[in-house]
Amino acid sequence: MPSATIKFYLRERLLPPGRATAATQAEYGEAHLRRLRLIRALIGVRGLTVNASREVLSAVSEHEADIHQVLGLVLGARPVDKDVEPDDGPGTSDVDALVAQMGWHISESAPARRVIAETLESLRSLGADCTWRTLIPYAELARQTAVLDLDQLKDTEDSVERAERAVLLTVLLEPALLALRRMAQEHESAVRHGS
Amino acid sequence: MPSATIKFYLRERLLPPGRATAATQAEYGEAHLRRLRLIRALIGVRGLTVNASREVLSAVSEHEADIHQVLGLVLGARPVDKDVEPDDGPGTSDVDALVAQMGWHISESAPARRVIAETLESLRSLGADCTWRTLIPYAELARQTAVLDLDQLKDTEDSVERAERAVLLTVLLEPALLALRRMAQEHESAVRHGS
DNA sequence: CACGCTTGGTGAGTGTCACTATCTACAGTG
DNA sequence: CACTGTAGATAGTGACACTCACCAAGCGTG
Repeated sequence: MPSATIKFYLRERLLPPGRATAATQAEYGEAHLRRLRLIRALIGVRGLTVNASREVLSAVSEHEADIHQVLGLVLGARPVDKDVEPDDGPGTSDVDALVAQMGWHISESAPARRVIAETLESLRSLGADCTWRTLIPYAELARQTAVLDLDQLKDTEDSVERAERAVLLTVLLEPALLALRRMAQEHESAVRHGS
Repeated sequence: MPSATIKFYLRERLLPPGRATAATQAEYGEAHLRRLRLIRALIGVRGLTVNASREVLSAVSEHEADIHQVLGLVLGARPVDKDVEPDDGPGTSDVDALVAQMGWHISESAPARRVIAETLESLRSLGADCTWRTLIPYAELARQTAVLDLDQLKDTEDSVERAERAVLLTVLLEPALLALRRMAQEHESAVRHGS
């Protein structure tokens, strides 16, 4: 990794400054290396913006103990931060129905709500007869995935490590899950259509 | 949508030109409107680049009949098209093992392979003891999701509509699935850690 | 038929974003 | 006391998705 990039991360406050031993010398430790790798993962593997990454990282640093709180902050981090005011756009009621049907308790301000609503709206405007009921089986699979996710966190003792692992599981695993789905689609499509 | 944007899509060959009735007049039909909404969905809802969207769209247009082929082309479309040569990076063998374990037949050149390998590599470099076995339950859930996906395509007769629907399901549903997972995580986390 | 308004098409510009090249000042080394 | 190398800061780069401005050529109205 070029040093200029590290300087950039320092300037953007993604990476905490090292202990300055002199005017042109600073000391960095193992924590900085781990942080650097985490940053690369958030920005490079997942497509988070610098701002979103900073929020996630500071959430990890400041609320190491409370996983639930860290998760809440992480879950609010969106790769593309459209500065859209929280207007109740179309499709919001569908999301409410879906959430209610699943028996979930989801924060009113969760960005995920808007994503679902937007997707449903897009699908409908394209002529697909897609209601919130269509998503129910998907939501059930998502629930099972989330159970897997949180099970991974159980056997971690250290709070710092646990917070970091929470970030990894929620954020970093996302592209991998989509990749798995695509591979499964390729296989399933091959099975059904011959070839 | 501003007309300049439509002109831009025309120039970028995302939108086919209308039937020119005169030098300064062209006729657009319902198909153009559907195409426009599809473009907005691919670029806006999903984060595809213009180039990736063009490939997806031309795949839909040219191979309307063969869903499997359309799916193959769609599945190859990545939002960020890193111009990485197909070198067998680290972690490739893990992906092979995972694919074999699932009994899948996946093209050697599938970008999804690289995504999985990169994610595993990132997770390991961060200290998570994450092997391909960790992903097996996730892969099983991905398989069930893919079954759902392809079931949605069964009851569509028209080949154009079916190709479009395939695109919608594979590409457009991705952010929604991630959003569902995040909501499920929020719920599950609240249940376990007592909100 | 003249006149203003609109449209298709095109080249150049904008804003954002993740870097990256370069410069200055200075610390440590031989 | 040159020489190497780092910290920190400023400004620039390239990619990307638009967006603006313009021009020639219609179109509709009087």
